[in-house]
Amino acid sequence: MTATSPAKVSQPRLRADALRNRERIVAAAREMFVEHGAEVPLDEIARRAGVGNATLYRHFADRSELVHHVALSVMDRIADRADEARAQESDAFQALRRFVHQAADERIGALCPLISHSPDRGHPDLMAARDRLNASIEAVMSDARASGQLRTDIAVGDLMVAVTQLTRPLPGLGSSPRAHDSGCGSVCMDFDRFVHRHLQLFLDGLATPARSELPGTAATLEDLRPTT
Amino acid sequence: MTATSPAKVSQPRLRADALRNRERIVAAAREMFVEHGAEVPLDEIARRAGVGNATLYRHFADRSELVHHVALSVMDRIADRADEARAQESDAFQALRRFVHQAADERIGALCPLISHSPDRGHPDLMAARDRLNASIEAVMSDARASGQLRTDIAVGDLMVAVTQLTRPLPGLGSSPRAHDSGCGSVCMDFDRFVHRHLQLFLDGLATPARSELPGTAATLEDLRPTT
Amino acid sequence: MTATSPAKVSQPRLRADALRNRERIVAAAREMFVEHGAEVPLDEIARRAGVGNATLYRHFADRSELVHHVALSVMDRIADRADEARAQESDAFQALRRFVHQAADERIGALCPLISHSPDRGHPDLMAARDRLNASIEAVMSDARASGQLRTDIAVGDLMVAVTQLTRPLPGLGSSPRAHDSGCGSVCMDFDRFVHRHLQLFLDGLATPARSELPGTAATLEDLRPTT
Amino acid sequence: MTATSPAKVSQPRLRADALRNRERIVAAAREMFVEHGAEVPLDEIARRAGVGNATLYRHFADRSELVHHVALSVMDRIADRADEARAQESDAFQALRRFVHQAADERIGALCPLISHSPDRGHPDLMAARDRLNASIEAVMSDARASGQLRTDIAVGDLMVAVTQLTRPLPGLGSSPRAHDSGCGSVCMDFDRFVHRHLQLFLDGLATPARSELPGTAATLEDLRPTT
DNA sequence: AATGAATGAGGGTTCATTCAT
DNA sequence: AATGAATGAACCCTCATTCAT
Repeated sequence: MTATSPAKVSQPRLRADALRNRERIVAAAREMFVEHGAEVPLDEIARRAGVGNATLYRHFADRSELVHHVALSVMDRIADRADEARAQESDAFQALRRFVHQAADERIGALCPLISHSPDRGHPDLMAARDRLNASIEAVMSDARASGQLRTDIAVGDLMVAVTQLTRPLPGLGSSPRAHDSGCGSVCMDFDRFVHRHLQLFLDGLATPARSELPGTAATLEDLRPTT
Repeated sequence: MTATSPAKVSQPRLRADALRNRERIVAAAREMFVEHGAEVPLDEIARRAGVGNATLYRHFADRSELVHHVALSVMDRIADRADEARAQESDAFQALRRFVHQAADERIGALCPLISHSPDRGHPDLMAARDRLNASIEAVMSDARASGQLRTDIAVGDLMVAVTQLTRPLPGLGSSPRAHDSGCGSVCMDFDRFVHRHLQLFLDGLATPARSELPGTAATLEDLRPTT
Repeated sequence: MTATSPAKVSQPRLRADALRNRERIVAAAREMFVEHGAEVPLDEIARRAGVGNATLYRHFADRSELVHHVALSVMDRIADRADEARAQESDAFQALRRFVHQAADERIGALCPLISHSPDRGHPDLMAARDRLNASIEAVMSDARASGQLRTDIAVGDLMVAVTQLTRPLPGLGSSPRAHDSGCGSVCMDFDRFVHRHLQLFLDGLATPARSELPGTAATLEDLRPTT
Repeated sequence: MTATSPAKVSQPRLRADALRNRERIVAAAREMFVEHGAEVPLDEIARRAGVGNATLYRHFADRSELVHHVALSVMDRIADRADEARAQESDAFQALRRFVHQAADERIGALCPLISHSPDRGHPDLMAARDRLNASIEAVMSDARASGQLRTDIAVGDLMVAVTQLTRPLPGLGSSPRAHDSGCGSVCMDFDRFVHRHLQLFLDGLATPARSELPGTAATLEDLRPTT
């Protein structure tokens, strides 16, 4: 079900431990980006991954390359969720609902700064991942549209951007690097509950019959590139 | 209509030119925060305002104090929009729609990092501005609820957080932090049209009859403080 | 008894309030130098004097000029103490003891950084004040030497430098700028008592018969200029 | 004889070059503190040590940490001098004289601003170094007292503070903070000769029989802490 | 391959000094 | 004459990135 292998195939062989390091770095980076924002010092990421900082640089030449790979990883996992939802839910709109809430739990919101920051938009790997993601989500939406439950004036880009925005971490929440304490606990939890409320409301707005006319035009993920 | 005067009165007299500088700094900061995020170098803000960096520090002792005042300014302007919408629209839900779109145009999304970053939450000025904002929005929502067009399971906090998130600038759009050009050009426009689409969809989800049950509980602006 | 007038005569007439400001500034500066060291911000001195910062600059073109005048003031007061001690004590060595302890109470220790920092050593005013001070102290020492109680291998420069050093404020004591509180109280008191102990011991070392041979040669205040 | 090793052992292993850098930084800092006071720009210290500024910060997180280590180093060297003097001089008071003059040559005077500025007074390392220093000096003084040559109304604290004060560098001598030359040339030499004269006089005051009664009470090094 | 260490460029903030009212 | 305001240079410290072991 996971489609991570094709991308990796192009890499030169890695020693087993090197590969493990690489994955620990990406995982650590994803967590740090979600918890502390896209500006976390790379040294902190290396520390969290349990490797020296130079090891991080051996794998990823600079910050944007790391971001690039985290973005790949997140997109892949989200596409997986879309595929799962479509396979496992009988009701088409319910599959859409499930996917959206799960995408939030995959911290899709953290993707936003990643994608935006990346100078490599247009990189083949990213485009491939984006296309796979686009296809997986389009399938879910298509089913829902076909079942007559999803309004027809929106496209994948609309959904992804809105969901990404609604699930972005509020900066300053999450424990700040300096505050070793404390109490973000309940706030974060509350924030998550908040997020799912908002997603639910947004999903309600997607259902038929459409209750308003939308300005602008429906956008696919391709449209999200700068040059459009 | 604007309630800005009382706050200003309490300040010790400022010379005319100093006051003009102060306001130019706040205006420049709001623009820079919106375009480049809450991390923009203060020196850039000073340059944009046309003053030396130390002048900025004379007016605002540190970054958080500047953020604090920008937040006050934005909250006040948004409350003004709410009051206007309520006064000028005959249909209650239409007033809500108008307010939400205008809040987006006031760049309410830029508030998010500002509010979150501020170490002064709980500061009397901020609480006062928040309370005024809360009251103004609550009036709009209350009307809509009374007219039977707004679902009853959401509160001011739900609306504000969702709208804030949906209108947050995508980091890296607009000019990149390093590129001083600022010509965000067509992407921004596109992004703005995107935003209004999403707001429209979200508003559709707020209308009656409710199409789903919401997780969590309705939240007011007060609930958005850490200690709750 | 005070010999301050001659120096001031050369100044152009000052309005009464301007003169009062000038003196308040010098007094504030002396206190701040003693309490917080020679590096205190000039704005703080102006504040303590109850004037605007620019007023300070109208009177003293830059930091070193202020230091210059504080030094004059301190030297004058200390010379006054020497004259008094000589006039009022019958025993010559006792006059020396009295003078040394009173010089400490006049915060002669604060002079050290002042004199050293001043780029104007060699300025006529300073040389005049120094010469007067030298003469007043030499008179006290001369008496003590004549009475056979003071060893003959030391000169004014030895006494002044040693006393200055022994009474210098310990940096970091006194209330630090940030610590608005607090408890330097007893420490400072203790430090003062310390100082008088050390002065006493040093004075004991000055008495006849000499208990050791001194390295180097006796120095007058003139010898303390850089070029010697 | 030196007791520096135990402290070093507790550090995590350092690479040979890193250790060399660390020591060069401490040495450069000691020299700069002595010559230009405790306020010298850290960047200058780094330059003098021949390393980049960030290297200094890698080893010492901030100014006070550097000060802390310089203080440790100086205290240790001075304790060494005390031990040596006691071991090598047959006459007890002569050992005291020798120690005092050598402490001056170790620039003990530079310690004063260091110790005072340190926010870490009470830090275990500093207390340990202080205790060792205290014990070494007490041994010297004890011998002298036992031989009947040292007055009995003074303690270690008296000696250390007085000697520190008498040997403090005159700020502005040596090169001025701005002048990078450093050629303190003849003035310093003169100043050094001065210092040894004063120390000699002070030592004469310490000898028996006591020539005066001292105000205050004898103080140990422990008494020099703020809370006493 | 992996790592600790080194580095320079940049941002935040303070302060001596000058300017405009 | 007196003042509040403005300014730029300097300093402390951080962090992305490169180097040497």
